[in-house]
Amino acid sequence: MAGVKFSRQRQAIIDYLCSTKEHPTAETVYTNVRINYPNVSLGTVYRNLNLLADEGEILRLTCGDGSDRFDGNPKPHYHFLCNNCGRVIDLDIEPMNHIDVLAAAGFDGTIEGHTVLFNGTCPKCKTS
Amino acid sequence: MAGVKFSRQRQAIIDYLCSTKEHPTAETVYTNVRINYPNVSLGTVYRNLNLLADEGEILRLTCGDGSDRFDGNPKPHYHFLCNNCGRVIDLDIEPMNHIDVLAAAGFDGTIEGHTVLFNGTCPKCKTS
DNA sequence: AACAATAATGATAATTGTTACTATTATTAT
DNA sequence: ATAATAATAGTAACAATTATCATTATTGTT
Repeated sequence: MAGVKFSRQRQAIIDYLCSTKEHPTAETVYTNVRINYPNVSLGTVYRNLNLLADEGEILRLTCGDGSDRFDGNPKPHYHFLCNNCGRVIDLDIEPMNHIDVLAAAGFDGTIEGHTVLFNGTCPKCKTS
Repeated sequence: MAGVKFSRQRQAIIDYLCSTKEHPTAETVYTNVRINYPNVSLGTVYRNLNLLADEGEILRLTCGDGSDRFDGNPKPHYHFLCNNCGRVIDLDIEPMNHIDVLAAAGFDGTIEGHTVLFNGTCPKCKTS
């Protein structure tokens, strides 16, 4: 990583993101990093989340519910958004490369990839 | 539509959305409606876009590129976002209902639907 | 270990996209 | 025409995010 120096704050952000499956927003990352670094700034959180997402170390999820969410697992995978509680959950399914082929049919551009967001009712909301 | 009255401004917004394939942002809708209604307000545009999207008369697209976009065609269909120019293009492919079945495997919640956004290089950016 | 180069920070201001408020105007049913 | 009420324009407020900048931390070099 040319021109990038280590920082305790960035490491704390990575550590927190890797410790949770909750797909937190920048605000939630901030709240949690502040437990160990009480005077970290929200700007630092945003700056590092952007840096890490640009580097491909984390994933940014735009679910259309106000703020972006982040995922410490950078490997492409699929997500589910609960229509009821807004929770975002990882889905354990294989990459659906074949849909890129479907999309490419009759399209003059080049398909490089896709993002999919499934929605419905999550397990917790189903049983309560 | 209970409790909803006609308005020239709302009709102009619908007319503009149905006249374009460009998936405009609220700001772009505003700019274009102002050609015929020079003192329409941006708040009116937002209010009506939200109303129409809630009623299912138009589609709201959240592509993660700053502002939401809108589509005068409310029938569910798929979109492509150009990594280079940011243009959003309709894809003419069939609904991929089968991916909901894939997603449901091993998931304890209920899958009700999905949104997919393909990305890559659009035809115009490819040839220039 | 001190030093120099420069990346990162905290604090805060600024920006952007969007929503809320309110007095006035437009639509619609009677 | 009238009355009821939805919609408007204009503006203020808001939330999420980015920019600015003086200070601090990291890192490679002597």
